[in-house]
Amino acid sequence: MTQPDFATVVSRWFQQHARDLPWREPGVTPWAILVSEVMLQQTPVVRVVPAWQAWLARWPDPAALAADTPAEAIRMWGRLGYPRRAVRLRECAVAIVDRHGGQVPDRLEHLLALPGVGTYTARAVAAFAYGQRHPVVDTNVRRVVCRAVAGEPDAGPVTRPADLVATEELLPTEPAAAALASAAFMELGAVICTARSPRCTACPVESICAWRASGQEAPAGPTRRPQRYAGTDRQVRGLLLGVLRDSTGPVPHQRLDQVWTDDVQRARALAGLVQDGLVEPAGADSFRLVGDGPSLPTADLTT
DNA sequence: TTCCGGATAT
DNA sequence: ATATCAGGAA
Repeated sequence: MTQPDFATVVSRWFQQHARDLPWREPGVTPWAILVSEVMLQQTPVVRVVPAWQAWLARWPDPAALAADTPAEAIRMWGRLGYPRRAVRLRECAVAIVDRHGGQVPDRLEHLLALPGVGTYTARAVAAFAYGQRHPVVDTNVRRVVCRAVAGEPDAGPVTRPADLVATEELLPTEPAAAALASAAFMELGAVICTARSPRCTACPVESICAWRASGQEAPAGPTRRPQRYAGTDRQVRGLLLGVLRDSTGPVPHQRLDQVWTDDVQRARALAGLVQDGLVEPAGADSFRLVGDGPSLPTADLTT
């Protein structure tokens, strides 16, 4: 609490300029907030909004998702990217039903133990769904705190323990105020203190920003190593999964062979999808999304 | 550390 | 063309 003014100023700005995002509306359940946080992992807000609404219309609580198949979760995920999130989110729903009676847990320790829930997401749910006081540090908050407080040109690619400490010291004592401040920090990084073209003239803390005071206006280079896509296994995985997603039930491997000419890379990509729990063999010559149809009874293997 | 999607803005 | 985007897991 070395700089309570910082959180106060940003929170006040947030209350006047916050984007009207659906998961911020009153009455949104912890489950809906958890779904939003998982979808928002490495995915821009504008792409998440429609997917979030459709997902919750179909599975309004963890039990509903847990009762459906991984295949349907993968289909509903659509083209959000990183489809393993869809499988993990369903596994998360199963764990919530099994361990917590179908209610999203409110303890950090229990949240962290859920599939697909890491340091950021656990703290985000604890703060935004349950109003607890935790530093919630995503890429936006890292950048904001690094710039405005430390005066450094930019943050690193991952959240370090020091980032949590630095952010925690900015939070108000009152839990509700701390949760509000966390949302405000994220919003500031997303809308004003952006990675490439920060809008410092519109920033509510311009006058107390260490980064501005040091005269560093130009953003630094990439904070994350460049991720190529064209020609990588990831592109091939996406193509394969696209065919399976748009089909019903098993797909003959001949159809999958058409998405990529390199046999070795295509086979490696398909094996990866199987390894990751997204795809499974169906009979001798076909593959399908996991759980997309009746599974073969193990007893039949004796015939 | 590396891998894991895919749309969008610059 | 490429950096970015409310990260997580092996």
